[in-house]
Amino acid sequence: MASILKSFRLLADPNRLRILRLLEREELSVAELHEILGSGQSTLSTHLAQLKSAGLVEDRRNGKNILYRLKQPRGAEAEAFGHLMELLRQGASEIPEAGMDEDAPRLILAKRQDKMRTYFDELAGK
Amino acid sequence: MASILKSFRLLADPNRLRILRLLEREELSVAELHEILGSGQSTLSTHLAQLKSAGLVEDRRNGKNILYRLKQPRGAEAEAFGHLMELLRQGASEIPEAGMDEDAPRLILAKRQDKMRTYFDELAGK
DNA sequence: CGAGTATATCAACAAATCTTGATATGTTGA
DNA sequence: TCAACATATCAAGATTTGTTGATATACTCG
Repeated sequence: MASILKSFRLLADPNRLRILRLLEREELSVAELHEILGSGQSTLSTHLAQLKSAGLVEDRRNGKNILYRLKQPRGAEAEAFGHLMELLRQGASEIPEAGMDEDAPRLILAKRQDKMRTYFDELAGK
Repeated sequence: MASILKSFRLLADPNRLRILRLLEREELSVAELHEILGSGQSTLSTHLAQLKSAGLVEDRRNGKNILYRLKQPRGAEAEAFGHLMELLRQGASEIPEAGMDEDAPRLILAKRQDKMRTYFDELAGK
Protein backbone atom coordinates (compact mmCIF):
# COMPACT_ATOMS: atom_id res chain seq x y z
CA MET A 1 0.00 0.00 0.00
CA ALA A 2 2.08 2.87 -1.27
CA SER A 3 -0.40 5.50 -0.25
CA ILE A 4 -3.70 5.48 1.59
CA LEU A 5 -4.75 8.63 -0.18
CA LYS A 6 -4.11 7.04 -3.55
CA SER A 7 -5.94 3.93 -2.45
CA PHE A 8 -9.00 5.93 -1.51
CA ARG A 9 -9.18 7.38 -4.98
CA LEU A 10 -8.66 4.01 -6.62
CA LEU A 11 -11.35 2.36 -4.54
CA ALA A 12 -13.85 5.02 -5.51
CA ASP A 13 -14.19 3.50 -8.97
CA PRO A 14 -16.80 0.73 -9.28
CA ASN A 15 -14.80 -1.22 -11.84
CA ARG A 16 -11.64 -1.22 -9.77
CA LEU A 17 -13.63 -2.18 -6.73
CA ARG A 18 -15.03 -5.16 -8.61
CA ILE A 19 -11.55 -6.10 -9.76
CA LEU A 20 -10.27 -6.16 -6.22
CA ARG A 21 -13.18 -8.25 -5.02
CA LEU A 22 -12.58 -10.76 -7.80
CA LEU A 23 -8.87 -10.96 -7.20
CA GLU A 24 -9.52 -11.48 -3.53
CA ARG A 25 -10.99 -14.84 -4.43
CA GLU A 26 -8.97 -15.95 -7.39
CA GLU A 27 -5.84 -15.16 -9.29
CA LEU A 28 -6.96 -13.96 -12.72
CA SER A 29 -5.43 -12.90 -16.01
CA VAL A 30 -6.24 -9.65 -17.78
CA ALA A 31 -8.15 -11.55 -20.43
CA GLU A 32 -10.23 -13.33 -17.84
CA LEU A 33 -11.08 -10.10 -16.09
CA HIS A 34 -11.93 -8.70 -19.49
CA GLU A 35 -14.35 -11.56 -19.99
CA ILE A 36 -15.99 -11.15 -16.60
CA LEU A 37 -16.26 -7.40 -16.48
CA GLY A 38 -16.78 -6.58 -20.11
CA SER A 39 -14.47 -3.59 -19.93
CA GLY A 40 -11.95 -3.04 -22.69
CA GLN A 41 -8.60 -4.77 -22.49
CA SER A 42 -6.64 -1.55 -22.35
CA THR A 43 -8.96 -0.22 -19.69
CA LEU A 44 -8.30 -3.22 -17.51
CA SER A 45 -4.61 -3.08 -18.09
CA THR A 46 -4.59 0.52 -16.96
CA HIS A 47 -6.66 -0.17 -13.86
CA LEU A 48 -4.43 -3.06 -12.91
CA ALA A 49 -1.33 -0.96 -13.38
CA GLN A 50 -2.76 1.63 -11.02
CA LEU A 51 -3.72 -0.92 -8.42
CA LYS A 52 -0.29 -2.43 -8.68
CA SER A 53 1.47 0.87 -8.29
CA ALA A 54 -0.63 1.54 -5.20
CA GLY A 55 0.56 -1.75 -3.78
CA LEU A 56 -2.90 -3.28 -3.63
CA VAL A 57 -2.24 -5.95 -6.21
CA GLU A 58 0.68 -8.00 -7.47
CA ASP A 59 1.25 -10.05 -10.60
CA ARG A 60 3.20 -13.03 -11.88
CA ARG A 61 3.62 -14.57 -15.23
CA ASN A 62 2.21 -18.01 -15.89
CA GLY A 63 2.86 -19.23 -19.40
CA LYS A 64 1.44 -16.71 -21.82
CA ASN A 65 -0.66 -15.00 -19.22
CA ILE A 66 0.01 -12.60 -16.44
CA LEU A 67 -1.99 -13.45 -13.38
CA TYR A 68 -3.00 -10.74 -10.95
CA ARG A 69 -3.87 -11.28 -7.34
CA LEU A 70 -4.47 -9.32 -4.21
CA LYS A 71 -1.24 -8.39 -2.50
CA GLN A 72 -0.57 -10.10 0.77
CA PRO A 73 0.23 -7.24 3.10
CA ARG A 74 3.31 -7.55 5.29
CA GLY A 75 3.79 -6.33 8.82
CA ALA A 76 2.73 -2.78 9.43
CA GLU A 77 0.60 -2.59 6.32
CA ALA A 78 -1.54 -5.54 7.31
CA GLU A 79 -3.79 -3.59 9.60
CA ALA A 80 -4.64 -0.84 7.14
CA PHE A 81 -5.14 -3.45 4.46
CA GLY A 82 -7.63 -5.22 6.68
CA HIS A 83 -9.63 -2.04 7.15
CA LEU A 84 -9.66 -1.44 3.43
CA MET A 85 -10.82 -4.93 2.64
CA GLU A 86 -13.61 -4.72 5.16
CA LEU A 87 -14.83 -1.49 3.61
CA LEU A 88 -14.40 -3.01 0.18
CA ARG A 89 -16.93 -5.66 1.04
CA GLN A 90 -19.50 -3.08 2.04
CA GLY A 91 -18.68 -0.93 -0.96
CA ALA A 92 -19.22 -3.89 -3.27
CA SER A 93 -22.70 -4.39 -1.89
CA GLU A 94 -23.56 -0.98 -3.31
CA ILE A 95 -22.69 -2.04 -6.84
CA PRO A 96 -25.40 -4.14 -8.48
CA GLU A 97 -22.97 -5.70 -10.94
CA ALA A 98 -20.77 -6.90 -8.14
CA GLY A 99 -23.43 -9.36 -7.12
CA MET A 100 -22.96 -11.13 -10.44
CA ASP A 101 -19.27 -11.52 -9.74
CA GLU A 102 -20.04 -13.84 -6.88
CA ASP A 103 -19.34 -17.05 -8.72
CA ALA A 104 -17.54 -15.67 -11.74
CA PRO A 105 -14.18 -16.93 -10.51
CA ARG A 106 -15.54 -20.46 -10.27
CA LEU A 107 -16.90 -20.32 -13.80
CA ILE A 108 -13.60 -19.01 -15.06
CA LEU A 109 -11.73 -21.80 -13.38
CA ALA A 110 -14.05 -24.32 -15.00
CA LYS A 111 -13.33 -22.68 -18.33
CA ARG A 112 -9.62 -22.93 -17.75
CA GLN A 113 -9.88 -26.62 -17.10
CA ASP A 114 -12.07 -27.01 -20.13
CA LYS A 115 -9.37 -25.49 -22.28
CA MET A 116 -6.90 -27.86 -20.78
CA ARG A 117 -9.19 -30.79 -21.54
CA THR A 118 -9.67 -29.68 -25.10
CA TYR A 119 -5.95 -29.38 -25.40
CA PHE A 120 -5.36 -32.89 -24.14
CA ASP A 121 -8.15 -34.21 -26.36
CA GLU A 122 -6.46 -32.73 -29.36
CA LEU A 123 -3.20 -34.24 -28.30
CA ALA A 124 -4.85 -37.63 -27.96
CA GLY A 125 -6.79 -37.31 -31.22
CA LYS A 126 -3.64 -36.82 -33.26
CA MET B 1 -22.60 6.99 5.93
CA ALA B 2 -24.89 7.05 2.95
CA SER B 3 -22.47 5.27 0.67
CA ILE B 4 -19.06 3.71 1.13
CA LEU B 5 -18.27 4.29 -2.51
CA LYS B 6 -19.08 7.96 -2.16
CA SER B 7 -17.04 8.15 1.02
CA PHE B 8 -14.01 6.70 -0.73
CA ARG B 9 -14.17 9.42 -3.32
CA LEU B 10 -14.60 12.12 -0.73
CA LEU B 11 -11.71 10.89 1.36
CA ALA B 12 -9.42 10.95 -1.64
CA ASP B 13 -9.21 14.72 -1.47
CA PRO B 14 -6.49 16.11 0.82
CA ASN B 15 -8.53 19.11 1.89
CA ARG B 16 -11.55 17.06 2.84
CA LEU B 17 -9.33 14.65 4.67
CA ARG B 18 -7.88 17.52 6.67
CA ILE B 19 -11.37 18.80 7.39
CA LEU B 20 -12.44 15.46 8.80
CA ARG B 21 -9.35 15.22 10.95
CA LEU B 22 -9.98 18.69 12.34
CA LEU B 23 -13.64 18.05 13.02
CA GLU B 24 -12.71 14.85 14.76
CA ARG B 25 -11.13 16.99 17.47
CA GLU B 26 -13.29 20.05 17.57
CA GLU B 27 -16.57 21.41 16.38
CA LEU B 28 -15.73 24.21 13.96
CA SER B 29 -17.50 26.82 11.89
CA VAL B 30 -16.99 27.32 8.18
CA ALA B 31 -15.16 30.55 8.84
CA GLU B 32 -12.81 28.87 11.29
CA LEU B 33 -12.02 26.09 8.85
CA HIS B 34 -11.47 28.79 6.26
CA GLU B 35 -8.94 30.38 8.56
CA ILE B 36 -7.11 27.15 9.28
CA LEU B 37 -7.05 25.69 5.82
CA GLY B 38 -6.80 28.80 3.71
CA SER B 39 -9.25 27.45 1.14
CA GLY B 40 -11.96 29.73 -0.18
CA GLN B 41 -15.19 30.07 1.74
CA SER B 42 -17.33 28.67 -1.05
CA THR B 43 -14.91 25.81 -1.49
CA LEU B 44 -15.26 24.84 2.13
CA SER B 45 -18.99 25.19 2.08
CA THR B 46 -19.13 22.82 -0.86
CA HIS B 47 -16.83 20.27 0.75
CA LEU B 48 -18.84 20.34 3.94
CA ALA B 49 -22.07 19.90 2.04
CA GLN B 50 -20.63 16.83 0.37
CA LEU B 51 -19.38 15.37 3.61
CA LYS B 52 -22.74 16.02 5.16
CA SER B 53 -24.65 14.38 2.35
CA ALA B 54 -22.38 11.36 2.69
CA GLY B 55 -23.29 11.17 6.34
CA LEU B 56 -19.76 11.72 7.57
CA VAL B 57 -20.44 15.06 9.17
CA GLU B 58 -23.32 16.87 10.84
CA ASP B 59 -23.97 20.50 11.65
CA ARG B 60 -25.85 22.69 14.10
CA ARG B 61 -26.38 26.38 14.39
CA ASN B 62 -24.83 28.30 17.23
CA GLY B 63 -25.60 32.00 17.16
CA LYS B 64 -24.49 33.37 13.83
CA ASN B 65 -22.32 30.39 13.04
CA ILE B 66 -22.98 26.92 11.86
CA LEU B 67 -20.75 24.44 13.58
CA TYR B 68 -19.72 21.24 11.88
CA ARG B 69 -18.61 18.10 13.63
CA LEU B 70 -17.93 14.49 12.86
CA LYS B 71 -21.07 12.44 12.86
CA GLN B 72 -21.44 9.95 15.65
CA PRO B 73 -22.23 6.72 13.85
CA ARG B 74 -25.13 4.65 15.14
CA GLY B 75 -25.51 0.89 15.23
CA ALA B 76 -24.58 -0.90 12.06
CA GLU B 77 -22.66 2.02 10.65
CA ALA B 78 -20.32 2.25 13.58
CA GLU B 79 -18.01 -0.50 12.39
CA ALA B 80 -17.47 0.86 8.92
CA PHE B 81 -17.01 4.30 10.38
CA GLY B 82 -14.29 2.99 12.64
CA HIS B 83 -12.43 1.49 9.71
CA LEU B 84 -12.67 4.75 7.83
CA MET B 85 -11.39 6.78 10.74
CA GLU B 86 -8.47 4.47 11.25
CA LEU B 87 -7.49 4.81 7.61
CA LEU B 88 -8.06 8.53 7.84
CA ARG B 89 -5.36 8.79 10.44
CA GLN B 90 -2.86 7.04 8.23
CA GLY B 91 -3.96 9.03 5.21
CA ALA B 92 -3.43 12.26 7.10
CA SER B 93 0.15 11.29 7.81
CA GLU B 94 0.75 11.44 4.06
CA ILE B 95 -0.30 15.07 3.86
CA PRO B 96 2.41 17.48 5.02
CA GLU B 97 -0.10 20.23 5.78
CA ALA B 98 -2.06 17.94 8.05
CA GLY B 99 0.79 18.02 10.52
CA MET B 100 0.20 21.71 11.00
CA ASP B 101 -3.42 21.03 11.88
CA GLU B 102 -2.34 19.24 15.00
CA ASP B 103 -2.98 22.09 17.37
CA ALA B 104 -5.04 24.34 15.15
CA PRO B 105 -8.26 23.52 16.99
CA ARG B 106 -6.69 24.61 20.26
CA LEU B 107 -5.55 27.91 18.77
CA ILE B 108 -9.00 28.49 17.34
CA LEU B 109 -10.61 27.85 20.67
CA ALA B 110 -8.28 30.37 22.26
CA LYS B 111 -9.27 32.84 19.60
CA ARG B 112 -12.94 32.24 20.29
CA GLN B 113 -12.46 32.99 23.94
CA ASP B 114 -10.44 36.04 23.07
CA LYS B 115 -13.35 37.38 21.05
CA MET B 116 -15.63 36.70 23.96
CA ARG B 117 -13.30 38.55 26.27
CA THR B 118 -13.11 41.53 23.95
CA TYR B 119 -16.84 41.52 23.79
CA PHE B 120 -17.21 41.57 27.56
CA ASP B 121 -14.52 44.23 27.83
CA GLU B 122 -16.49 46.41 25.52
CA LEU B 123 -19.59 45.80 27.51
CA ALA B 124 -17.76 46.71 30.69
CA GLY B 125 -16.10 49.76 29.14
CA LYS B 126 -19.45 51.30 28.32
C1' DC C 1 14.69 -17.70 -34.48
C1' DG C 2 9.91 -16.37 -35.66
C1' DA C 3 4.94 -16.57 -35.51
C1' DG C 4 1.40 -15.99 -32.48
C1' DT C 5 -0.58 -14.09 -28.55
C1' DA C 6 -1.21 -11.54 -24.14
C1' DT C 7 -0.46 -7.38 -22.13
C1' DA C 8 1.10 -2.52 -22.02
C1' DT C 9 1.27 2.07 -23.74
C1' DC C 10 -0.26 6.08 -26.26
C1' DA C 11 -3.17 9.90 -28.09
C1' DA C 12 -7.62 11.70 -28.06
C1' DC C 13 -12.05 12.45 -26.46
C1' DA C 14 -15.84 12.62 -22.90
C1' DA C 15 -17.13 13.10 -18.33
C1' DA C 16 -16.38 14.26 -13.63
C1' DT C 17 -14.21 17.16 -10.21
C1' DC C 18 -12.12 21.23 -7.78
C1' DT C 19 -11.79 25.91 -7.39
C1' DT C 20 -13.08 30.76 -7.80
C1' DG C 21 -15.69 35.00 -7.82
C1' DA C 22 -20.12 36.77 -7.77
C1' DT C 23 -24.45 36.57 -5.91
C1' DA C 24 -28.36 34.64 -3.20
C1' DT C 25 -30.31 33.00 1.04
C1' DG C 26 -31.26 33.06 5.68
C1' DT C 27 -30.42 34.12 10.57
C1' DT C 28 -29.19 37.04 14.20
C1' DG C 29 -29.47 40.73 17.18
C1' DA C 30 -30.55 45.42 17.73
C1' DT D 1 -38.28 45.40 10.76
C1' DC D 2 -33.67 46.04 9.11
C1' DA D 3 -28.65 46.02 8.76
C1' DA D 4 -24.88 43.03 9.22
C1' DC D 5 -23.00 38.85 8.80
C1' DA D 6 -22.23 33.78 7.94
C1' DT D 7 -23.12 30.37 4.90
C1' DA D 8 -24.98 28.41 0.57
C1' DT D 9 -25.53 28.27 -4.30
C1' DC D 10 -24.42 29.14 -9.05
C1' DA D 11 -21.88 29.53 -13.52
C1' DA D 12 -17.46 29.25 -15.57
C1' DG D 13 -12.79 27.78 -16.21
C1' DA D 14 -8.88 24.66 -15.25
C1' DT D 15 -7.51 20.04 -14.10
C1' DT D 16 -8.01 15.28 -13.48
C1' DT D 17 -9.87 10.94 -14.59
C1' DG D 18 -11.87 6.98 -17.31
C1' DT D 19 -12.48 4.94 -21.68
C1' DT D 20 -11.49 3.69 -26.42
C1' DG D 21 -9.09 2.23 -30.58
C1' DA D 22 -4.73 1.80 -32.51
C1' DT D 23 -0.24 0.47 -31.95
C1' DA D 24 3.93 -1.12 -29.44
C1' DT D 25 6.21 -4.33 -26.48
C1' DA D 26 7.35 -8.67 -24.67
C1' DC D 27 7.05 -13.22 -23.78
C1' DT D 28 6.14 -18.08 -25.09
C1' DC D 29 6.37 -22.05 -27.47
C1' DG D 30 7.09 -24.60 -31.50
